[in-house]
This record gives sequence, structure tokens and C-alpha cells, in this order.
Amino acid sequence: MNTPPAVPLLSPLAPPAPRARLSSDDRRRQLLSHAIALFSKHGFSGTRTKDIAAACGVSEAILYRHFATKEDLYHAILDTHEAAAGKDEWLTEMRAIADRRDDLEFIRCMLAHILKSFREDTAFHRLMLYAGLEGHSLPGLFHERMSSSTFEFLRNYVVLRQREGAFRKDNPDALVMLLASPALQYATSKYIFGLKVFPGTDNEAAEEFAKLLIAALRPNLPVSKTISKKTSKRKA
Amino acid sequence: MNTPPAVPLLSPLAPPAPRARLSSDDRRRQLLSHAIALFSKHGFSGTRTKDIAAACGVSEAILYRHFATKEDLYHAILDTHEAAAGKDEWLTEMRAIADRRDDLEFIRCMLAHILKSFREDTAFHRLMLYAGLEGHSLPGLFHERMSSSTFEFLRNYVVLRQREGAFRKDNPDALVMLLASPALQYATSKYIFGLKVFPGTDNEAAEEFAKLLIAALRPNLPVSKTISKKTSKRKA
DNA sequence: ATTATCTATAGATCTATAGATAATGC
DNA sequence: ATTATCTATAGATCTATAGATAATGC
Repeated sequence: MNTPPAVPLLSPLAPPAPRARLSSDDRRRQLLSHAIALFSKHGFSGTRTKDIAAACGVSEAILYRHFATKEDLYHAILDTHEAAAGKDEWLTEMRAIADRRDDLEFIRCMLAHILKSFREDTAFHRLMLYAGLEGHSLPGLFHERMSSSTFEFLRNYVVLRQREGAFRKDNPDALVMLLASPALQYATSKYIFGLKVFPGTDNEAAEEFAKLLIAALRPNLPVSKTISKKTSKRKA
Repeated sequence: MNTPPAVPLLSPLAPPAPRARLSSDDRRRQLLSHAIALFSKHGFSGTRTKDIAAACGVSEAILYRHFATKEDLYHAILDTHEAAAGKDEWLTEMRAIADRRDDLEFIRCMLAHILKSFREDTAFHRLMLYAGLEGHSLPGLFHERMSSSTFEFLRNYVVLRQREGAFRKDNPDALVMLLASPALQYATSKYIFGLKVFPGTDNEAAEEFAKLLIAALRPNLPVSKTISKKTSKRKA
């Protein structure tokens, strides 16, 4: 019917692409990478193996050569994406701050780290949310991941500072959750759901929250002035 | 092959059930109700129209008599579940507390309300999370819903108390997010993801967080002792 | 007579596999 | 020779509809 253009822009009926034949490892990595992007956008059941293969420019048969089932691919992702990049440097930095007992900077740095993580690795955090909702909990759930090393690190510092009299002697788990939650909420709203939060950069937000949070953690009874320490009478 | 049991336990080959024939409205409500339960568990693409129909004990054809498409059903849910139950009473209670400027009780009551909402209406909050992730944002997204009336209410109180010198004069949006985020985080971890948070009842958690948050909101330089009402001098 | 309901099925889509083909490395 | 890749397709599943059936209300 249609007369083909005299000067085809690229190539008229040439084989679709010179089909780059990747090594098994490279193709596997590529599949994982595109799978992360798609699963994080649409969830497990909202993502088609066809789309993942297409994103890599290969057929589905290739995908199933690398992963026996769709579930396998999903679990491979959750396993793989284990340690977030740059976590070691962050821990080192945090430890230095902890050593000099710079509480405000400690909190600010932690918040900035959370915000940066959501900003730069949004797909990962979406994936964790989906995994949590869909019940593929397994590895991750930021929160639970955080539990292992990061949460313990934060909790230890809080307990230490409580012993030193710098933080209130409330439930340390409550204090840690208090510290992390504004950043988690801010980051989720802004990066996962794309809502408008209050303006300004992430670092400004971290600074603002840190300033507020440090006040929440300080013991509330400076002996001399402000609130007298022994208020044994307290009415409901 | 098998000889049928001489005394069938219930009824051997009787019509499966006396099929309760509901009115159109009742059936529609029932469909919505079970759809909420299933969509909230598995998300939009993880839920089969067949399962929704089966949960109501009817065929899929019935579902499609009430809703033209699966999408229609989903949107009907998100539209329907508009105003959370008991919100009016809550607002009334909050206004009374606001009138007597009981900041601590104001915060505690707000937190308790959030926790109660997640505890008693977990499916709804799961649904909102799924809707946000899957991009069916439309109505809801707790956060956004909250925006409209509830968020405005909280923000107004914060601004009022800032003017009266009882709260720090920081960005009121940051203050509101700070106030709400621990409860949102706690409730999401506990009720949506089923993680263990620190022990104790929700009300105890609300009290604990409120105690900490109130400290974060107070202006940080009490002139004489406690908070004098007219603090015109305030250094950064 | 009206209408809530069912059975049966079309048509699309999705996961997964079998068998053939072609590019690479020795 | 090895192996990354494709085409084609089986088999299951899923949304949605057409046409028949039976319970309700007047």
C-alpha cells in the first residue's frame, strides 16, 4: 500500500537491531536492573515478564533462562539489593560525629542520609513498600533492614547519651522512632507519592527537623530555672 | 465409582446454597465491602474480579452488572470511603481541647486518633498506600485527604499557638509534619506491615510521643522561668 | 413484569517452555 | 562447540459479555 520512503531515516526493514549479545552475567544484571525499575513502579503482580524482557530488548525466553520463575526474579532482587551503597562511608562519618558528642549534627546527618537515600534510590524504597504491602516481606522493609545495623547503631547512641544525661530517659525505641519518622514521612510524601511538602531543599528540611528534634530529646529539667525538677503533684 | 454415603452430612447434591437474593443496593454495598478487603490485601492488579464475586457468593456477571469495569469498582471504593467515620466527633473533641489551650492533650489526642484510625481501619490505610504506589492517587492518600480538612485544622492551631508565643516560630508545615509523623510511622509499622514496635498500648505510645513532641514545640528560651507569656526578645 | 442471578464463553493476556537459529570463543 | 537468543505456542488465567433462568413484587 504505502510506498516506502525513498530515503529511510534509519533502516527500513533491516533486522530490528544489531542485537547486542551480552554475556550471561551482564544480561542477568541488566534484567535485574530493569526488573527493579518495573517492579518498583507497578508492584509484583502489576509487572509483566514481557515488559521486563522488552525493556532489555530481548525475548521472554531469555528472562526465563536466567530466572526459573517470576517469583525467583523478584526474590533475586530483594536479596541482591542488600547493602545500600555508601552506607559504610556514612557510618564512618556518623561515628566521628558521635565521638565528639555533637548531638545536633548527629541527628541532622542521620536525617540528611535518609532523605538522600529516598531521593537517590527511590525505586528501592518503592520496592520495599510494595514488598511490605504484598507480603513479600522477606529481606527488607527499610524499617526492618534498618533494624539490623543502622537501627542498632542509632539506638546505641541514644542509650549512651541517655546514660550521660544528655537525652531524656524515656524508652530509647520511642526516641529512635521519633528521630527517624519525620524524615521518613517527608521523604515518602515527596519521593514515593510525589506530593508537595513544604518548600526548600532536603538539607534545609533535615536542618529544620534536627533543630526541633534535639529539643525533644533534651532532659526537660534544667535544675535551676525553667521547669522545676520535682513536680510530684500532677493532676489529670 | 464411590457409593454415596448413606447419611449425607448436610445435603448431597442439593443446590449449593439457598442463594440469598439481595437487593441491588445491598449487593452493591456487599461487593464494595469485599472489594475493599481484597484490594487492600493484594492491590489493584493483584486482585481478581473472580475472587471479589466469590467472596460475595455470586458470579462475576453480577459484579459487572454493578460496575462496568474493574477500574470503575476501584474508583467507586476510593470515592465512597470519603469521610472516615467518627471524624466529626473527633473534631469536636479537638476543638474543645484547643479552646482551653491544652497543648499536650491536643497532641496526645491527635496521635491517639491516628493510631486508632490505623488500628480500626487498617484496610483503608493499606488501600491508600496501594493507591499511592500504583498511581491511582485520585482522592485519598491519607496524607492528601488529611490535607483538606484535618491538616488545615492542625495547621491553624499550630499557627495560632505560634502567635500566642506558646510554640516556636518555625515553619508551621514542618511542625505539623513533625507532630504527625511518629504516629504515622508507628501505625504503619505496626498495623500495615505487622512489625513489632516497642511494646505497650497505642494510648501509651501516644502519651509518650506527645510528651516528647511538646518539648520540641516549646520556644527554646524561657526568659525567667517556665514560659512567660510575652517573650518579645527571642534569639536564634 | 421486573430484575437478580447463573452458565457458558469469547477474547485478551500472561507465565513458561520446546525447539530452532545464530553469534561467540576455542 | 558452546551458548545467547529467537519464534512459536501451550496452558492457564483474567476481564467482560451474551443469553438463559428463577426469585421477587405488584
